[in-house]
Amino acid sequence: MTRILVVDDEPQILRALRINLRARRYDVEVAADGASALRVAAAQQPDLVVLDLGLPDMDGVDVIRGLRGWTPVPIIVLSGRVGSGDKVAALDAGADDYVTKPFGVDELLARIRAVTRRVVHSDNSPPTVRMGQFTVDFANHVVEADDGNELRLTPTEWHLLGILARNPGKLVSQRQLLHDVWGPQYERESHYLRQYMAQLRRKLEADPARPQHLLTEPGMGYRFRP
Amino acid sequence: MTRILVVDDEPQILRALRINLRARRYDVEVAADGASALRVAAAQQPDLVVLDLGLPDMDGVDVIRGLRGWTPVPIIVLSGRVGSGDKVAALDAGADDYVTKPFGVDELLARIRAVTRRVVHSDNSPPTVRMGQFTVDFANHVVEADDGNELRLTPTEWHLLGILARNPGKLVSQRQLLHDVWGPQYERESHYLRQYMAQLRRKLEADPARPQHLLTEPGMGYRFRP
DNA sequence: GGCCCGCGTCAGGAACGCGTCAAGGAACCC
DNA sequence: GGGTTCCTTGACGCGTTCCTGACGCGGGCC
Repeated sequence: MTRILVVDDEPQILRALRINLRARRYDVEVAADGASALRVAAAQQPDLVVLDLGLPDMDGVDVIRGLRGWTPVPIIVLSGRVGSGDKVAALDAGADDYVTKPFGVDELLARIRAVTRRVVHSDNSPPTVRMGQFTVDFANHVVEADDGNELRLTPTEWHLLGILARNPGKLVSQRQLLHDVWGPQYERESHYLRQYMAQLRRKLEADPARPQHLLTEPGMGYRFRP
Repeated sequence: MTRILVVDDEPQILRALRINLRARRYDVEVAADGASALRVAAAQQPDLVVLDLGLPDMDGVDVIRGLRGWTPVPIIVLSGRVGSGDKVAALDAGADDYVTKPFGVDELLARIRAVTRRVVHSDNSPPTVRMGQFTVDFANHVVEADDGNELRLTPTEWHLLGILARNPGKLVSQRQLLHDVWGPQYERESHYLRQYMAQLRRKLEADPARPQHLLTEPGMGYRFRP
């Protein structure tokens, strides 16, 4: 199902779009200001963003730039401003389309179809996981920071992180981790786990001493929280 | 250079667009009716079509369908009709954007940039790949430097580079490379890989010791970065 | 309060993988 | 048959990764 993030500070527009989009079988997330738009986009990984330029806290163009810093997600801009300068600025910042208010819902839906049609055909969505400022792509074995830098993991680190990430939110026992990564005869070498979990935290956690994603369950195992 | 086909039956609009687009370093082809538009598109293979819906010989939506029958080329529609039904029909027929007359040239140029930007990003597996100062053409098995000189690759080098280039950005395991190039019984002869990757880097990388495109992932495999 | 266990951290040495140079041998062209 | 190109194979230095041991800390238990 296509997930759409709608960003608008006017409750009635938000409500109208949500109802209309849900009726068309879209999965709808909403945000009422720029900061939460960026936060929800990072957490929910929408397939499309419908963005009102007139937000209370940020300039809409800055929201576009904030998104474009790390994601190619299609962006359709809604705006009451009809000036050509606004359109050019938004489109050149990375927006895919620009619709001026008042707009017809039919037209917006058609533009949503036009944009998603092109992206779906071209983009093969890899199974990717967000961890703080990092995007971990297990299919391509790439860890990319939001600033564009790449982070390198060793084969053992990939193996360990992969098992945890494939069980998001679930507790994975030490025995199972040791068995899967090192082999059956290493099931009591919990030292290995401590060693490599520390390495992963150093590389991926903002504060390795207070991990937000790679959690320890004392006496039991480890847990990955997305 | 980006080639744009402009389709319009009004000579002054055609003229204005041609001048403006040429000034922006676009390669411009023109057509004054639907039939010639389809003919020129087939002959010239434009990277973008700007299409006026009000043509003398055909309905504009049929021109869109005629193009979409065989090419995914981006289409930006110009139209004097502001009705929502026309927009929806054109977009659902396969148009990427819809601009109502009168329009600002700046806005149209920004929309052209927005559409071409996305298509270039999404272009999948071209038969030719850029690597530093070289252009690698896999269809014809030719490597040409920017200064016009040609570079020769051996069959094994073509085979190896081809597999990597068909998976841009993706990590390809040593096993898979060895299996595909040398055969199943060579999956552990990683020495071959080191040997041939070094040869490819000597030929294609500006600084073979610091490769920019043919990257090693220690313990895992190799990766081609365009 | 003292003890023990589990966890996190640091530091060293061993082992492995990678890049490079070099040379022998096979296939092909003239 | 001579020469060239290409593939295969060997040996070596170096950096990284992995393994291993030691230590400090905190919580639970007696």
